[in-house]
Amino acid sequence: MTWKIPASTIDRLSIYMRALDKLGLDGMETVSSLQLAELSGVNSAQLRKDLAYFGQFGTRGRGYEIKSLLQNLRKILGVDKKWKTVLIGIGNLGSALLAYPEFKEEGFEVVGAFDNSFSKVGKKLEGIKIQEIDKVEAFLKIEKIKIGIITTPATVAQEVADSLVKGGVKAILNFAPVSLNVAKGIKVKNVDLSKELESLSYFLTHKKTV
Amino acid sequence: MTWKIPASTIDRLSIYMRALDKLGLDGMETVSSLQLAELSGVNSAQLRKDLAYFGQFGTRGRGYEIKSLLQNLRKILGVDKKWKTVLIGIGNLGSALLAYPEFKEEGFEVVGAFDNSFSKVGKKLEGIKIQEIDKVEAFLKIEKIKIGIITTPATVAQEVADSLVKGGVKAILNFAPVSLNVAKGIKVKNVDLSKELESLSYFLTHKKTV
DNA sequence: ATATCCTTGTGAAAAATTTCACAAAGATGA
DNA sequence: TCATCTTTGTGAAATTTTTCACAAGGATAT
Repeated sequence: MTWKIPASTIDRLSIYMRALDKLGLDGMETVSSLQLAELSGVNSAQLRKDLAYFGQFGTRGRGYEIKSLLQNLRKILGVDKKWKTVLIGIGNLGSALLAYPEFKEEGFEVVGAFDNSFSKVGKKLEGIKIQEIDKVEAFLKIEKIKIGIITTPATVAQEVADSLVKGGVKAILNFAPVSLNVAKGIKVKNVDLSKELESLSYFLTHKKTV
Repeated sequence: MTWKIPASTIDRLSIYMRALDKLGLDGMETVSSLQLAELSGVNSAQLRKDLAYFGQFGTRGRGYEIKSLLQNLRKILGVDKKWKTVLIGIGNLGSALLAYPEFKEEGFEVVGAFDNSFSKVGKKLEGIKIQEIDKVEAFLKIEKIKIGIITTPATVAQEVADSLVKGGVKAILNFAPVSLNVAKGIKVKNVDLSKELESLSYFLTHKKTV
């Protein structure tokens, strides 16, 4: 279990969790790799291979026990514990993420909110007081926070990232449409909403009109 | 130019555009594949190969003319023209996307907003009146809209997707954490915000403590 | 002109990822 | 207990994607 695991595998583990959640709610107890793969939109061999990176979770002739596989996946992804996060940039998107229930459900809690606008600092949102951005570094150190979420304009995203890293953050979820430069050992995940629409636009533009 | 182009290439084209935008603002006129790749966080051979799928855009010994490469990329991605979209599910995230300036800047305009809550229907947001969800199909047909954005809870996302497809939508940006089932020829892009945090959690959990 | 320098565009090699296909493990029923 | 059926886990093959490495094109300076 010491070799390199593809990022795409990790991405798919989350997708399997969503499908398992649903199956659990439907009252099912076990599921085969074929069913689960179908629900997740992947090849069943791939599903089995993805799981095989981490151990053996199934029973031949029967499939996977849904509850236990879910627990295992949660543990693998590290979402069996709580993560405290901070959110920088309380615009429309930032405010929406503060209120995004799925984060809390998955164990991610935003405990600090920061913005550089006078009109916002001091106000409360979702029970969290918005603080000045130059307070973030100290806050991160005191709270020992490892995850930061950036929802600022692109122009300031790099300096915000620098502050987060100085404060001890090891992983950044970046919604600003820039690629951030960070020290080795810091993980950045970019979510570029326009990019997603652009790829749809590409698809629509180049699709042969059947 | 009729072979299959990797989805990852398309994704990177958007990233190159962001970098080129910035370089343009900085007043630069040309850029080498090495510089642009560095800014975009990719290998320069990969950048050249990505572009090579679509033609020859550079000048040997000099590099790429920024403005013209940008225009070319916009054309390739189909964002040289305007796209009308609808947005279904006007919760926190949906409202934020309605107000997301980058969409409009990139040529994507939300022209219809839909929700199934009595308290929201009829209200105006960002100059757009929120309509009942059962009006969406007719609206799509009249306006000839090809792109739909789903920001509903997961439980209703599939039936919303079905309505969109019935209304003639060919591409869906789905923020609900479910994998949607759609007819062949319809493109779905999933954005699962929790998934992104989960992959960061995985990274933090399995990183060897240096 | 000519020589030198820079940088693209691209075959070929390498690496990574996905899919195939089946032996092995266990379930189920007679 | 034995035969049959189901489904996992996994080597091997196939495919896809990335990276290397360099010939060729064009700029620039003398």
